[in-house]
Amino acid sequence: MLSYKEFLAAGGEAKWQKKWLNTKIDRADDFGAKPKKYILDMFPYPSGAGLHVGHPEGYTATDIYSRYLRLKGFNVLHPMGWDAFGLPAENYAIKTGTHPRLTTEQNIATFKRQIQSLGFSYDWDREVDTTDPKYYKWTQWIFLQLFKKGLAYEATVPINFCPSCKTGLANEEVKNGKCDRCGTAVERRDMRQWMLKITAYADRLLKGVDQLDWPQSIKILQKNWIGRSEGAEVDFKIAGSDKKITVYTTRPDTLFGATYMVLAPEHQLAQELKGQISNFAEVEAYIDSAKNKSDLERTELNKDKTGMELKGIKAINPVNNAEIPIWISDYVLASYGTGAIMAVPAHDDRDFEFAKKFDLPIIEVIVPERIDKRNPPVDGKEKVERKNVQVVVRNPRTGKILVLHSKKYNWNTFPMGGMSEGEEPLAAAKREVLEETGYKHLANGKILGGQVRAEYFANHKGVNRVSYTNLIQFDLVDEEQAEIAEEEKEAQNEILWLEPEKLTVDFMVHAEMDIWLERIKKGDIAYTDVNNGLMVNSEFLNGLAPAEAISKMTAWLEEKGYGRKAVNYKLRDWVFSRQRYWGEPIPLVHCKKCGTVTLDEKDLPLTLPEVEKYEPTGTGESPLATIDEWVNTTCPNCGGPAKRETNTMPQWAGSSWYWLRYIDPHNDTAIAAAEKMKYWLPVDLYLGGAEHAVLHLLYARFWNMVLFDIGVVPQEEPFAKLVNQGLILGEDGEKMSKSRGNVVNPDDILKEYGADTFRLYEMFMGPLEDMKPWSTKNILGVHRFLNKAWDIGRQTLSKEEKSEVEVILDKTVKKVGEDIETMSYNTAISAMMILFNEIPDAKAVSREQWEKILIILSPFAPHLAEELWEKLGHTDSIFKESWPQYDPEKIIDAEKEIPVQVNGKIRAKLILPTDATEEAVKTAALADKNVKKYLIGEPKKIIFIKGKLISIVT
RNA sequence: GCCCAAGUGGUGAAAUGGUAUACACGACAGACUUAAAAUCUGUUGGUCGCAAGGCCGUGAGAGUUCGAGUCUCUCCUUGGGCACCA
Repeated sequence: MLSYKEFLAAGGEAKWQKKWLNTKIDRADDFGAKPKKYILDMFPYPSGAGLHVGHPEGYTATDIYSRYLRLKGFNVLHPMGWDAFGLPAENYAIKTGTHPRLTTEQNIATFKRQIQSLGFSYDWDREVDTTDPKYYKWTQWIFLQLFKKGLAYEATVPINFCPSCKTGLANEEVKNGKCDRCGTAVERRDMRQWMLKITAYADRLLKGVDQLDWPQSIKILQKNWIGRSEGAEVDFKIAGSDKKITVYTTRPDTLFGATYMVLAPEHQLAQELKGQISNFAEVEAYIDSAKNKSDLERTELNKDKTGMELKGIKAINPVNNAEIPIWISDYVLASYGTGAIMAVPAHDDRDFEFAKKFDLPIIEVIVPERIDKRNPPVDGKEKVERKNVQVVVRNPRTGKILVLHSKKYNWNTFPMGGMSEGEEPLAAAKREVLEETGYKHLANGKILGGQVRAEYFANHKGVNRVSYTNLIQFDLVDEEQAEIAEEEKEAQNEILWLEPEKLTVDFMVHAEMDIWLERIKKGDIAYTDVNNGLMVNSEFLNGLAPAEAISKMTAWLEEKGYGRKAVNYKLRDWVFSRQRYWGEPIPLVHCKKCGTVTLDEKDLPLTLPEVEKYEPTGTGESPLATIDEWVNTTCPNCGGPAKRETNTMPQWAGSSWYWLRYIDPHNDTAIAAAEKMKYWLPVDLYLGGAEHAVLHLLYARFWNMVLFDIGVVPQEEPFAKLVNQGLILGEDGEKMSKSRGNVVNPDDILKEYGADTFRLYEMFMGPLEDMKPWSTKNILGVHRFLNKAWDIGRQTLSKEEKSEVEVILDKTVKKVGEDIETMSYNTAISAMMILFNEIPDAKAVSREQWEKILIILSPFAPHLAEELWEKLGHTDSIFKESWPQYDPEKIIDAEKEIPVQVNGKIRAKLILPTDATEEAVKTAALADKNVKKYLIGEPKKIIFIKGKLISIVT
């Protein structure tokens, strides 16, 4: 028999691949009697670069799982296909004039050859290709259903436009203000678009997430993207007008602190009231400049807020009838909520920044609250309120901060004291510093944030104090000190100058210290915490916690007719049209008489016409618009002249339902037969990269829900379980990229080591979900392992049962099976390596044992296992076998090494029977000479865990 | 700024609260060989010790526990996502 190297060189793997393909051994059996499993890979975009080492990582993982499930007696659907519409083929067409269909065909051929050379057990009879008219007929059909349900609509909206790809983009395709595909900064443009009303499904998409067996991080990503928030709408009247401004807020509790309004530049009120706005020319100029700003300028370069007051008009705060100014600013988004806000600078960071810049009033309506843990208030004692200041004195020359250490009370404080009636906080602070420290010259006085309420028991007075404290900051001008005031001497204060990092919550006695630390670090900031504090300056809300105030205020607004409960989502409707050639044509016509009319379903597919130039026009029209004979058609409704819709669908369309087509890929009367979908759905395992967390996975769920609603699919959620494979990095630990030159081509590895080694290596690298670097050196380890397996397989096996192998073999069968179920392939492989390390040669295993070994190895290294299986004289495939059983009794070792801990440290390891009793282990442990050495006196407590350890505490 | 995940030998990485570093790579030493490759055997966290054995050790610090890589809190670092969403 050949050596492993010779087997590989002779194309032994290809031989089996061909055989598996020809015998259709991996065919999924519709309505099969065995229990079904649907194991799905995210299908690839067949790029010109060919397969990347990242692709086979996921494919190998699902392949092992699928092969295992078949051995376990399941009827497995495991298909593969091509997500082949998309920009690269089209951009290549623009450059070279090659038809994208041609490029796509070639790329698919390459991908298919590469994927098949890895020995994956796909049912190739079910291959799909999104660019095949027989496939996109049904993509177009789904679009028509969306249109008929009112979920597809046309709108001229400001969208993200990529000037390089010359097409509009969905929000999901914009990353940091740049095009996700090409990295060009996107522009905002008003364009006629087809939109899909995914927002109508926001709540269901959100609620459905909880039921899914998906990675927690992906679920959170989807939830955040949908971004549901609860709050209230509030109507503000405009003084001297019948117009009003409706705002959305999540913080109706802070309504008494609303000191101005802000409208988005696109808000129509400015236009409606332009007659009353005295500075309208200026306002209009501001609106124009905001319109021309790209998203990048609006967000990333937002260091400074801009805005313009609408002079001559005022809004009326419904809670207190206060007249407040109305501003316009691009920090308010037209596309969220109502496009207008009430600004509460004391309790919102953005409003605070804006108010500081334009010198608008700030009213605090919530005071943070702290209870002194070291000195908590005592029940039944009198409560005495007082106003305090605490003072941070910084020495700007050393950066140090002044702290008083009281020898009498043994605590550290800032200079502090009560404010007298009518005294300003800054003046009080200066006075306290002088009295307590003698420092005379302070400068740059600043109040850091609002008051903080603290409760504590004042021991020396026998009362509960409730203090309202402001933190004041000063710079020390010079060291000149006056005599310390007589009444302060009693505390025996020592003046310390300390590094700021020394001042911690534990070091200082103040209950407010955590808040002070944040303010010292960040300066004057808004208090935005909704979970702590008491309402003040808010009439009927005073004394409530913010959460209570929210419901009370909302009820009040509803009662008075000034507002109502409201819910908002960050999710926007899906911009569904692209101004490109290589996509599904949208099956609609525009008729002067009938408006927008759908094509008849019998006229689908609407195929892509041939075109001379693939270049987008860049004017909001796709290249299809230039083909008159295609564009000009007749209306299916009235028969009169009509024009075809020239936008195409985004790449996400074809991938939003492809898993349904695998179920019945050649059906030309439905996307798939209903009974077949009922049999196969849902997808039991879906595996792919995390980069699709909010794009494909959200769109796919949306389409599936719509198809569910119209009775086409049997389940609301398509993918029961989702697993993300981690990225494979280059050998240098960086992302693989052509420009870095660290890309590994699977073909090279296959040529040198074979498919089984490649599969095994990728699974042995580490946990499937982790990001991990490629290391060509490490391939040798798994290759040696397979070599060893091969060598044993070449030799003559033992004629008799070998009991010493039996125990470890059964352990391995158990471990490998369990690890496959959790997709912990790295440890499954390691378990098999351990097994082989116990087998010096073929004489150590019987035929029966060797067959077991080959079967558990077969999902990982199918070619090698199949070849060695055949060598045993079998004429049928190893993959028709069953997963081996193991005897749970047998895998328990008779003896175990039991560690002995004395006071938590291991002092001895005893070899004892696994089922030794506590008494026996104790006796043995106490007799050990090293244990004796560390036993001082009688053991106080002994913890015994059978078969695990004994721990002695003295 | 907010949300999520992760920090363990020279490297990829193991470890239901119970013997930290399994398995593999690399390195070192040896066997086979004229030699090299391949293969096989042994050693391989740091440190002290002739040895028995001791001490230290899972990003840092605290806590819970007889016992913490694992649980809790604070912090640091890296990666990913979101980012004026009121």
